[in-house]
Amino acid sequence: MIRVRFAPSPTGYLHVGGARTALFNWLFARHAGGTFVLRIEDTDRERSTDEAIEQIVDSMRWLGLDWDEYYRQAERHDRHLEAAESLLRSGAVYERDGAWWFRVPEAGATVVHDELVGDVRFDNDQLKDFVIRRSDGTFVYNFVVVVDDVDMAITHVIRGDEHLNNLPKQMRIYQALGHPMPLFYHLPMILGPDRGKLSKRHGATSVLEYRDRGILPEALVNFLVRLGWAHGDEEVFSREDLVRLFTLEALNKSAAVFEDAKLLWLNQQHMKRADLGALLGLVEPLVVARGRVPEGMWTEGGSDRLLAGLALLRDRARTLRDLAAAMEMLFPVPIEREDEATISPLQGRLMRVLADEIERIESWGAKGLEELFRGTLARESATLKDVALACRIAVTGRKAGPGLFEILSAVGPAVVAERLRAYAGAMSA
RNA sequence: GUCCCCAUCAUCUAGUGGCCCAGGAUACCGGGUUUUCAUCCCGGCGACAGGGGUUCAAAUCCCCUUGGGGACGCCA
Repeated sequence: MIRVRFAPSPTGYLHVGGARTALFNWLFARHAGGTFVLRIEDTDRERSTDEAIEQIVDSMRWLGLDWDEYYRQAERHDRHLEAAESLLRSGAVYERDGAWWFRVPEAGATVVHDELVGDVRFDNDQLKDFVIRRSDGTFVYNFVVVVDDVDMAITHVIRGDEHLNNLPKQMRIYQALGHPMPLFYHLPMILGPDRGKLSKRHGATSVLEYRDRGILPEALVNFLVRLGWAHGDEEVFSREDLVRLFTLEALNKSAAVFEDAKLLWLNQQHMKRADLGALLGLVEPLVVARGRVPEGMWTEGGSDRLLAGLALLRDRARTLRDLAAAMEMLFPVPIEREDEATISPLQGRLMRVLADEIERIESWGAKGLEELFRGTLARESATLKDVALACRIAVTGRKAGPGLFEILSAVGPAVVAERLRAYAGAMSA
């Protein structure tokens, strides 16, 4: 039975590097039908906070990484003490200055095995004796991580590269405790665009910031999994695809640079593939949060019309936030105008005539609208080119967007007529 | 400084000795589709860090150099 764990220390938010580690563990567990454990490593009482735990949990939930078991390391103190005492009795550990020290022989070497890297040799003179229990009675990471992994019957430890140097110490503890070791996979780091440590000066590093920017969790998951994992030439994966295809053998062992360009592209791909109804549910709070569209108006909006508008607008957005901004045009409210146009007297007259015709139209729809426009303009000896851009800007506030008749159809006759008249009046030269 | 890890286009990567004068994706540039924009389609640009070996044959194996990253706590 496969058992893996993600063991963050709650000293800050969950960053994208940690999220990828969690993701690989989760995917491996779900692929193999194993168990995924979330273990909060809060033995550093000074730096651990409840807010951080909450943020980590929120981040994991948002990403859709559900866990089967949950532990707080600080609550396992008795068990750690028990294990440490056994080592004290066996002589593997001794006390000095109130702290408990683990004994490491000065000669020879410790060879550890990583499934990705292979055998790695450390000379013992590098290791030296180390503390497992502080003089205040609390235990140190390198010790509790081993005791917990043993107790929780962890079979595969998938964690960040920075822990590879800890493995020889941990291996000696496993041996002193008399337990076989799990398999280890040390993941290469995620770097910033300057190939240095990924940090805030490169942009967002927190998972929740990506949520707030309007990134879909499945897009972030897709992006993160590709940092160190690939499946042939495929790029876009659903969560189900990943669970089905993920294997540890396909893991890469070199560090990857985190650049958002591809994340934005993946976000668009996932928005294009999303269920329209579900996507509508996701943008609703974002539209309301912008302040122009009151909450009640959303439900009266007519969901078919909104779905039609959403279908047109989503291909033109890279984030949920962009999409929410565009969705405003579908409601009878003053819209944000990104582009303006001056309206000639001829255009103004044509727009008013069109507005009148639109209020009288019998069958509303893109097709009917096109006939109406072409018919009306022909009678006025004008062409679509004369008014298309002006009408687009009047109704949508933008000079670029979906097909004119499609988007007008989604906005609805009353609002279209009103915006046409208002804009023709306001912007007349 | 010592120890450890890593090294294919700007970026993510495919590639596990011959199928590779290296394939895909993003970004960028051009073209097509579109009244516009986006999507979509087509094309272009662009890499095996360097040097030695091993081999009939090396991006793939070995060594060195260089470069990048990480660890050296009574932090995790």
